[in-house]
Amino acid sequence: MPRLMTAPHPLLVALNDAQRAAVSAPLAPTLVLAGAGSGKTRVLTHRAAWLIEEQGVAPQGLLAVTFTNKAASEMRGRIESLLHMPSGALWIGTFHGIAHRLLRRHWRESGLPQHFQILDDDDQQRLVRKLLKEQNLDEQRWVPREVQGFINREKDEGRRPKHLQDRGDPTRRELIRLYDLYQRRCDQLGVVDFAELLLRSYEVIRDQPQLADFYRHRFRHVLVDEFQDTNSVQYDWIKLVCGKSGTPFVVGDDDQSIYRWRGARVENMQHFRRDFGATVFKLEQNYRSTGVILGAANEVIRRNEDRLGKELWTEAAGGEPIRLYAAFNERDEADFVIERIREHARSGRPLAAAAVLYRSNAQSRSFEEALMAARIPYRVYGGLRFFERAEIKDALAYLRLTQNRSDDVSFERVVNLPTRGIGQSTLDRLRETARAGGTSLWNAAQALLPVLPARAATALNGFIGLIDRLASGIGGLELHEQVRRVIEDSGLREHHAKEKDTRGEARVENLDELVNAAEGFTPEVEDELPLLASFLAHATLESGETQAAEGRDCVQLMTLHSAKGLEFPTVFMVGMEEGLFPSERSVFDPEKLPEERRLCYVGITRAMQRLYLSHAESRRIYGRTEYRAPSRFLAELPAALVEEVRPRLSVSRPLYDPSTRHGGPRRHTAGPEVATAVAPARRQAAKGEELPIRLGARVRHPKFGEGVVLRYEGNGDTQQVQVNFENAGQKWLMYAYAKLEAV
DNA sequence: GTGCGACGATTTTAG
DNA sequence: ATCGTCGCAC
Repeated sequence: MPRLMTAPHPLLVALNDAQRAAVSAPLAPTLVLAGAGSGKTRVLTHRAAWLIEEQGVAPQGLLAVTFTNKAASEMRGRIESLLHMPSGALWIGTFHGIAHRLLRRHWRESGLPQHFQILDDDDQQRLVRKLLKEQNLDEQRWVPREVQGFINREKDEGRRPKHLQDRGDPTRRELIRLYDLYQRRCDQLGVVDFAELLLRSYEVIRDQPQLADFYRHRFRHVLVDEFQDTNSVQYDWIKLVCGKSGTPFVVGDDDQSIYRWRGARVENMQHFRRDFGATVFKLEQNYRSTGVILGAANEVIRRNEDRLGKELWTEAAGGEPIRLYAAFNERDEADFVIERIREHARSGRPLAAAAVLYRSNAQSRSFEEALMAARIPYRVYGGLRFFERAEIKDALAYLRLTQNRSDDVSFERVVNLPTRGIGQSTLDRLRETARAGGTSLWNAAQALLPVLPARAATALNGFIGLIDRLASGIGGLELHEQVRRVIEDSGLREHHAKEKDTRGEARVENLDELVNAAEGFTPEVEDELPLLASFLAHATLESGETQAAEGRDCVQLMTLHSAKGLEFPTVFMVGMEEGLFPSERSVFDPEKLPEERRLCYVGITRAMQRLYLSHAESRRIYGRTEYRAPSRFLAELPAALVEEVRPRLSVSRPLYDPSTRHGGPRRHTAGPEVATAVAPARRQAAKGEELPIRLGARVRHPKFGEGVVLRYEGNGDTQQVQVNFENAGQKWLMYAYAKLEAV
């Protein structure tokens, strides 16, 4: 039925012009450049609903891809409430979840065993370690973590060992050999790591024309969230699934690309526009922050080059000034934050409306201590998540073995846990026998039983009997009963219960929680796996919350990275110092700086009403006291929007002057129209830790000439100073011997 | 197998 | 400072 021009479709009513244009864009490749807080998810979900309701697209013709499980379930919920119906037929999921689903369906074509297992990061590293040991490679020279990184990076770029050349580099040659060895081993074990899920599902569609046809026909409408975070394989995967006739609709923000180190290719946004001839829509109206906060964010991000270009604006002009605090040390910084949080709470706001954001996890400590002392409840994000905990993975390994005796990864994990007298030499013989016979450890164990020394044979037989008994004992039970029995009968629960320290108690609680998780588990619709198998895959693919959600209202502590996508009325960005933020490794690397700046932009745009920034003049790091200059990002804020908080007397000196830092001209010359936040005054360090010569001061050295003091490290006789000399470059000097003279 | 001291590293992290 | 790993003694 035709609609009147004046009566917009109900789905479009609550949208602004830009959002409406994007949602109702023609059925063609579309790129939505969505700024922070501009209603990105809204556009994505409304587009999905629009396609179904207005364009008559069948729900099963739609594929919506996200990066996190959280985003996927949020999207599902919102689409369902827009459509007023369950969205079971829609494929909504993470890249990995969808890749997993494809591989389960097409395991034959992918060359996988039907019951392939997924390796998480930790499993993968164990496997790499084992391989290195077998190859008699020194772990100092061949760091497992780095070998793992190499393998994953190549996979993220879609490269198999056969695509790689050593270019005459022996290290590289060895890495390629290890990658090849690793992959052969995975194939032999029937296991798939996270990167492999993506790469293999890409390859199977690419190499099987009938699959490519099928999915291209099925998924005409692919929606992608956080497009700036896609890696090469994910991008190729999208290209493949959409084909020439598909109409992908992707949403992203190049200014919030902060995962290059994880394989993300922000260039994919430009490539998408080019490869698909996509129409571009920009969402620039922000509904989250005050004008002041957006002004600061815009001004900071403006200094990055090669942006797609957009500028956030809001109808909510003005707002509280951004408060900047120069703390004496990290304790003073924490005290400052505590005081402001008290203020925040006194005005009746929930604690959860305040977040402390830092660059690295280690920085949480001083705030945790201060919050603890002040008896303010808090929650720290990050760290191990539920299904990643060792005791949970042990229990899952037992469960896996009951399903599949040939699961060598699980076998190795629990064969001697709790300890049952199966030692290194027995295991070595098992591995050797398995390798020689091209069979699993389980089969090797059976074969070796008669020839092993009596003690080892008894122990091993005990393990074999245990697994068999578990397997036959749990058949027919409900999932959570199966889990309970395995935890109980394997001896895991008792093992942790008799541990001395309190950590044992926590482990027992976690094991009990696993039973609860199993009880509450419902498999995905259209998931054809048996329930237990489905639960095991779920555990790896969706590793759960960091901690059981804290019921109490509490202050949020997290890294800037994990704050992406969130918003808080009050935000503290702490540790704004050169070497911390931007990080040590980015400070002098022009390649890495833009990403740090984007991270700063992400941080600023988390704040809705109030933003506090702080840095410390001295800070204990790795047991040493360090003096670092205020972050360059502070100097990039418009002075008019910043108010310096100065609780005590101060001594005048410029906050930060980039022109003196690198000895060269500033890359971004601040024109007269751009005011820069130069603090009018600053405190000197207090007695006892007085700095010999101020940071940023000019000094002369008898040999190196003139330069600028960058920072100090240590105290007393061993105090060192880093100086950027005009002619000699940067040097670390022992202050006591350096004969520096203030100019 | 467990406990202890030495040693080394220490950005960010979803699935 | 602190945490995890490793080798060695019991």
